Amino acid sequence: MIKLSKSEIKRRALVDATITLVNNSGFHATPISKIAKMADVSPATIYLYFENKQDLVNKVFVETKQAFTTYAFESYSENMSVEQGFEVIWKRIADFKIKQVKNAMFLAQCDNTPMIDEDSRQEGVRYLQPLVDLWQRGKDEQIIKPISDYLLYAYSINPLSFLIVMQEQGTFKIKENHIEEAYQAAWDSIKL
Amino acid sequence: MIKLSKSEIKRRALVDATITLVNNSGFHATPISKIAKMADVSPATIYLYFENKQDLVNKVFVETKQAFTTYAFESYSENMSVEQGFEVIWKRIADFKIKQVKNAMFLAQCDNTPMIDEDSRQEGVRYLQPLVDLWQRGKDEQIIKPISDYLLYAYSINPLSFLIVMQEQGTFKIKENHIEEAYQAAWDSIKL
Amino acid sequence: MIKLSKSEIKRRALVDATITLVNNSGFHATPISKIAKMADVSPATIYLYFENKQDLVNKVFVETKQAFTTYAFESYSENMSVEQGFEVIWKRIADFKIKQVKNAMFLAQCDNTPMIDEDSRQEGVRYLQPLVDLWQRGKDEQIIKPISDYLLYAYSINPLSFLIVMQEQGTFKIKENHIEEAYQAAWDSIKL
Amino acid sequence: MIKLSKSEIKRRALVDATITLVNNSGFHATPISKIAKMADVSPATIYLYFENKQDLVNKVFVETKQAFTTYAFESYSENMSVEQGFEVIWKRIADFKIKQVKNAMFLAQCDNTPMIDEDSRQEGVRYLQPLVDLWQRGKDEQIIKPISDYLLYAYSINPLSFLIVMQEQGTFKIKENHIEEAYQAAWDSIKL
DNA sequence: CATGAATGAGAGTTCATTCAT
DNA sequence: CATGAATGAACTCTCATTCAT
Repeated sequence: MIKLSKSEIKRRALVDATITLVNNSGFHATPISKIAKMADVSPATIYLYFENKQDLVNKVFVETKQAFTTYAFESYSENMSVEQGFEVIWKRIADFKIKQVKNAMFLAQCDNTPMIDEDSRQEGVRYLQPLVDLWQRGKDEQIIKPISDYLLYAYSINPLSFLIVMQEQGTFKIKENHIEEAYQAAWDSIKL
Repeated sequence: MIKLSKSEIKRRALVDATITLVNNSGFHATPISKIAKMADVSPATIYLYFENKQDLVNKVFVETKQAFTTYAFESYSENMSVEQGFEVIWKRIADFKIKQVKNAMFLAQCDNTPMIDEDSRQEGVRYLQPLVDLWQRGKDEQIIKPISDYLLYAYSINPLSFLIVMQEQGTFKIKENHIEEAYQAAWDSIKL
Repeated sequence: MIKLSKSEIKRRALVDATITLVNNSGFHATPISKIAKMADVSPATIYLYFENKQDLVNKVFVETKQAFTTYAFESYSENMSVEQGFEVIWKRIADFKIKQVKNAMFLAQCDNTPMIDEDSRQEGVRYLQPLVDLWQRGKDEQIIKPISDYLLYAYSINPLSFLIVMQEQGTFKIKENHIEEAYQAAWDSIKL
Repeated sequence: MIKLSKSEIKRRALVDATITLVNNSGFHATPISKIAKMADVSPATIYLYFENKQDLVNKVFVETKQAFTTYAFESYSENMSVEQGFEVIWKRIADFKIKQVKNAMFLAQCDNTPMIDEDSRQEGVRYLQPLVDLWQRGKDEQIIKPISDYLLYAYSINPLSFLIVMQEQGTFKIKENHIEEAYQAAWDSIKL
């Protein structure tokens, strides 16, 4: 167990509060004062850790995206077959979104609103490279449809975000069997 | 050609300005005063047409959603086969999203952020009933996978929103062939 | 008697409050909220009349400088002899500084601190042109020393500001005879 | 060469930083944190040397004023004739203002704004006593006009401050001949 | 002596909303 | 119906000062 410095504890509390509150109300409807209160620090303290509100949310986004992709690719190895590799990655992504709903919700909102700076968004995209590489291999081996990565992503990965958002809105409850069904739909949509 | 009353012209200008500005900056970063300026009325006038800012955006959402679904189901008839019906609806939806990007973007943002009241969101969902009915028929006829409508929507319809958002962010350009490829992916993901 | 619009009354109250408070505490030590309170308006109202705090003080400076120079040159005509012209202008300036102490103090502070934008400062300088022209005439006629206008100003005009500041600090009381003595000193310092 | 204690070095760095920064931006626009950074100490350290920000600037003023007057009267002796004595003092003052512009600018700003406490200001004035004594002698000997010391100061000494401020604002460049011309103007304005 | 971290108080500014006209 | 003018409340952010180390 790593011992966190006091500083690091405060920073994490801030990141956590930001995610929670932005999830509930959106970026612009979340005042710095609320974030401070939830993290149990003075508003002024936030400015010791981040340049300003925009910088705060940018950094929270990039760090969360990094944690997400690290998690996603952890069990994956380039030795795996395309199908096996895709399944391993997909299941880890699903796992992350179900177990770390808060983080997943936050990332979804970042992807769909103009609240993150272009630079940070770009950085977030780069972390997905291994998946893009796998797809290329799949196309070469004629296992995956020869279509744009954006289409592959839209159909095989992004739907998970939609399902999580639905679940958080309370209109849909994701159960065990849904995961398998979703995986099938995902794979069916992109396999040749 | 329907002649619009002066009142109706102003109201439409307000709705239009709201969509444009919320698309560009998000709901909370869009001041009433800007909406008023763009619609060429006084801020005070907005309160003659809408109760307050939240009411304005709720109404804009519901009306846009209604226009969207009306468009989506216009060429569809219940006589059609399941596959044909799905294709007709899907293509109209795609058509709407490409031709009325502004409206589509606005709906996407509403779906993915906490900016719309729950009641209005619910109302928006109801308009999709014909599609849900079609899917039920498809399941009965063992043409469509016997899985939750939310999964069917997540995989066959929602990806279009993602692609439009990507296009608006400037990271992806939707071309003619993408539509057909997207339709194939959509259908592959839900067909039995 | 000119009837002022409500708007103009408020604007003048703001200008007045600004001068009073900046005189007492300096620009940066004078919060917008205090200016608003003294002018009996909401802080937000200030932003209907001025772009921001800097714009407010710039405009107050330029307008006050303009009033000052208008007053200074009112009795002067280019027909006058150099000596007579200088005396007329000098006495009007002295008159302004004594009768409109508040405005004079404000101008003095603006001249000696970096609180006014360069552009506005430049504009203020331009209003003094008639005096500069008079000096040129005086140099041509060998009545006034052939030295830089800055020196002429420093010795014949600026000392008045110093005396006013001293008086306001309570260390010196300007009496009738001082004016005449000061005029003599001023004229002695620049006449050939 | 006097060896300065570590303490004294730090104190001087603080005084120096204060002068530089207040010159550039004014007292209230200069944060303690910036002064600390420029002096290469922690903000907290300032409070070991000075009671608070106001005390800091007061002390800097008094010490600078003292240094100024010490310099001014260094070559002067009471044996000198009035005219010679005045010239000696005047030239030293001019010398100080030109060679130690930073200090001179700081003193000028202190004289013209409400940033220094009344007590400290009074103390600053006292240091000028030798000049006042000289003038008294000059009046007795009927060499200098029998007018208030404030007038004498306003016309013979203060204009130098104005010229330095103009130079620092970049609108005027003081050259060698200007000094002699200025001295003439100064003497002409007060001599009988 | 010296400090980095922390903060309460208050700065300038914006904005949804109201109201006299 | 429509408005321009006005504002209270709330926003982001800064800063003089303190205090545990």
